Amino acid sequence: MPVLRKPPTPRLRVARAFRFSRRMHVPFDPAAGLDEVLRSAAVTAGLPDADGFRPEVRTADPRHGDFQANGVLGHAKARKLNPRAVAEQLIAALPAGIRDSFDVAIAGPGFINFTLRSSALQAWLGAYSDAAALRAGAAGLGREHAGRTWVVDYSGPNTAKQMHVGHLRSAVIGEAICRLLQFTGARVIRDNHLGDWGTQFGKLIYGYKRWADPKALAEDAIEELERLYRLGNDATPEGSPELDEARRELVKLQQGDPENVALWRKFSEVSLAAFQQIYDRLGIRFDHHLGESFYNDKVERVYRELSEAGIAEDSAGALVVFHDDHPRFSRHAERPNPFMVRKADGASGYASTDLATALYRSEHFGADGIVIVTDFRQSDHFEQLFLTVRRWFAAKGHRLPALHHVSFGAVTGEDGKALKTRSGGTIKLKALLDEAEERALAIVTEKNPGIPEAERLEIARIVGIGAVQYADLSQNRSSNYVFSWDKMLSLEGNTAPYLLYAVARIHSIFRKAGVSPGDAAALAAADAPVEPTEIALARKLVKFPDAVRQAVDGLRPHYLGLYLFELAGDYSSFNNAEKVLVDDPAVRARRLLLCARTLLVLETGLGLLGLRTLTRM
RNA sequence: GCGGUGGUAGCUCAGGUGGAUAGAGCAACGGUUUUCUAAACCGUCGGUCCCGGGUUCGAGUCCCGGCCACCGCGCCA
Repeated sequence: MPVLRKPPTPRLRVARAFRFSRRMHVPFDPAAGLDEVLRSAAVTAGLPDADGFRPEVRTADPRHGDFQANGVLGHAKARKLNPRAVAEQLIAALPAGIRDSFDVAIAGPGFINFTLRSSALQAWLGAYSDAAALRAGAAGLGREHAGRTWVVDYSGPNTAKQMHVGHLRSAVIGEAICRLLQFTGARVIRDNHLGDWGTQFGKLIYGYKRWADPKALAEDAIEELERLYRLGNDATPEGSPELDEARRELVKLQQGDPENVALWRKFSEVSLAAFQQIYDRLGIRFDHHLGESFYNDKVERVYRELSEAGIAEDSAGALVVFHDDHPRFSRHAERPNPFMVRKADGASGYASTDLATALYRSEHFGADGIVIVTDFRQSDHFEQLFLTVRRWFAAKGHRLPALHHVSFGAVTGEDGKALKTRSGGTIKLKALLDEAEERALAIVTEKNPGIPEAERLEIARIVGIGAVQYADLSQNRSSNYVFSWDKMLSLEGNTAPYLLYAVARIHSIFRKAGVSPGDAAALAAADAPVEPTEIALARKLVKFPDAVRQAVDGLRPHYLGLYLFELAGDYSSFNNAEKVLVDDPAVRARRLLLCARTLLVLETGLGLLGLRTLTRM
């Protein structure tokens, strides 16, 4: 950050800029009161069945206005009234104050359009002037998050293995969801549900005890553990005495044999250290790493309670749950697909630890909501899990949190098939992030060779990692996504570099002006937006709450990404059409204010998606 | 077989509880810089919203039937 020279500023003007916010509360979402106002107007106007009138206020296409009420059409048609006439009556009954904020018009067959007046835009810009104000405004946005506890379960790699490209989406989407929930006022607990227990440890211990190489372990522990697992796996074919030996190692581990437990602990520790290196690059820090092993001693209670409640039953020696009121999970289904709580050999599995995990999160964390971020192939499993949890918790009087499976599609190569290295191997996440930074560095160096190398490296880190994160977050998580270096690192289109570039350009203006973007005094002389691109930009800025609400309600970060892309586009148009640092102090302050708020919203929004931003690129 | 997800411009994708003339980006073509980062901006071209019915003032969106792709479906996680 360059040292900013602060010019002398006339103090008298400070109060003027915030005259709107001082006088009245400016709602964070400008549409907040419209629904209520329209429903009262329906009563005042004596509309037939006014109590049943639903205004259906929503964000409008900017060509029509900022918000529109669609409800008049349906209400009028159902009662054989003329929609336009009804709209006229409604508008006439609106309180006078509404026109201080909005221009109101009837359009088309009976839509009521509300367009924010320039003064109302200015009031919002005055009221939401820093990150704290945005955060305060956002608390309670969306449905029922404020003050509630949400456990978010994401990433969840298997220990003793490297993270690969398949682990990317859960980590990136999960972190964005955490930040969005927090921003809207929730208390978020980040829980990394590690795959740290299971039959693979028998084979790994078998391999470790025979072939472990201390030097390789010191250099790259995970790499070595993967090698030892492969050796162990190859040495223990089905039916061999070696496999029996590996199984004995597993039993010893499960029975608490000190040597094997110590080994297993070591595997977990080195794995976690390696994972954290990835998480650091992605800006992720978990509150807990409660993996499958943690629930080892908690599954007995699950068996007991489910059996007592008559929910689980014996089937071919296994303990299973059917949901007969559900066509697919009923015992009467053509191909019955029970939820396997305990296997016939008595071992616990995925289902039982997940059930124990749900109970722990409810009892220990007091979770009001649980979000589990895994790929779409596990949808059936989680549907069964949630069905089972609901019946179980109801029967036993456990407190039931809201349960969400946040699923996502596969990452594919440009050929539409699973992403692989050129030789057909799995792409390691570390290698992928390295390549992102290398590619970003090459681009920065080409575009801006004048920047010192240390700074170029930092820029490459932010742009490269951000590109990978944003490529994922900019798209609806439900669909598969095509991994393309060229697209994600392009400066054109809905990409991280495009957004980060807009941020960098705004910083550049403030550097040139010798003013800090947070310098309220410097922006005090600003009056309301005038030029078309100024107004368009301001109108987009006040839609930030709408974007956050959409993203958090749907647990779909791409709504926020899309908004930020459009905001950056409106900013670029403004930036291209109007010069900011003009001589006229009023115009200059007006445009600097727009720059400052665009910067604030872009930086806040990108931060919510888990991206870091920069001041120069 | 049952189920999930998807099918929207040449390509990659948005489209809220049904709402106005279905939108972006890329690609293609043309234009904009003595001016705060041209890594930008502006414009043009581009549509059987997979197909067929239905519901209604109004359907890309809801319902029914079908087609295609990927995926899941008892002891892996």
